[in-house]
Amino acid sequence: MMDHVDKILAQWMRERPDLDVSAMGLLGRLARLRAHLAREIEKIFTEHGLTSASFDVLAALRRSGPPFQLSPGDLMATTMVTSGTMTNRIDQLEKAGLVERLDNPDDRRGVIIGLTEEGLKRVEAAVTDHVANQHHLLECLETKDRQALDGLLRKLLAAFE
Amino acid sequence: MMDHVDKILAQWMRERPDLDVSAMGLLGRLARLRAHLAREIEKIFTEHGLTSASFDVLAALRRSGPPFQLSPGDLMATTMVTSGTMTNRIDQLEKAGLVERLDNPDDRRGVIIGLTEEGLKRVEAAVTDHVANQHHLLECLETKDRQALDGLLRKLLAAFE
DNA sequence: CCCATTTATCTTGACGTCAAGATAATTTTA
DNA sequence: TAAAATTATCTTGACGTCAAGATAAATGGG
Repeated sequence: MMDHVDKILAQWMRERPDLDVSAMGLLGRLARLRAHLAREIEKIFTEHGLTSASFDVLAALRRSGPPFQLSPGDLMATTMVTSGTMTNRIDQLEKAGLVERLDNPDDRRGVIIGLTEEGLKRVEAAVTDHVANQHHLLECLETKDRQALDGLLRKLLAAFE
Repeated sequence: MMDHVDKILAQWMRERPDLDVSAMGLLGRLARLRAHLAREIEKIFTEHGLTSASFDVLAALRRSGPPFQLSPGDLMATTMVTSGTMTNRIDQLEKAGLVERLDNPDDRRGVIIGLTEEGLKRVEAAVTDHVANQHHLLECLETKDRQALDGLLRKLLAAFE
């Protein structure tokens, strides 16, 4: 069965037969798949008045456990974004009343970001729906395939982190 | 071996043992991997004065074959972006002298985007380096693993397009 | 043949991200 | 302990993207 990426590869093979496009096929499918998945995942967050970006921050705080507090630096590390992006995300979440900036007693350069009561409620509801949606998105793969795919992704990811 | 995603899952299992996080693991690895790969890929384009966005457009034109012309609508379909985004990309590429807007003789609503001579030279050089880089990025996977991964991605992608 | 609908592209305004640099506090070095 | 280097966060300005709507041309039903 020929998919969209196969058509792209066929074009390249016709136009540039000197290129070995096998890697392009894999990486192209990974990129397209990610785009589709990201859009589907975003829908659930929208239902909770969140975005993937804001959920990432709230989720990192929630899963860190009580008292649901982390520094901006900690949050940057887990979310793979720059400091400017994290400042902006925190600003938005603070405006929305979902997190608060607290003084860091140990280091006056830094602050501590904490979930508010409303932020906690919001992320609890969102993560429950999000996890259910994630299973839905993968249900076209049998258990064995899912495990194999996860294993291969892990292997490849290990080369980068 | 425990990777970054495993640590996230372990946190969720501790905090929310009611959630089945197996799908989150796979999707999290996919997302992080994509982010790492996108950054590495971008580096090569930067060397050629391009971005992933501009390369996508030039590459679509190049692989369509002579005379290297497509409509904005065709380009939107292959690149998965909205019309506003495509207009902007074409504007930038036109300013850079890499593509040109030509009248569409069959439909006066539309235009035809064509590679300029400089655009063709640029994309030829970029794609050669890009393909080599793609192989480099996957070289930590043996052939068999690469094929297996590609097959699983294809299967999952089929559910979305 | 004409009007309503659809199609192709562009415009606008808002948002999220990043890179680079600024600021202020901590840590290290001499 | 004072100066230098490092660290944590925020600021700024530019860019790419999107959703929604505008414009203009093609198409189809009456």
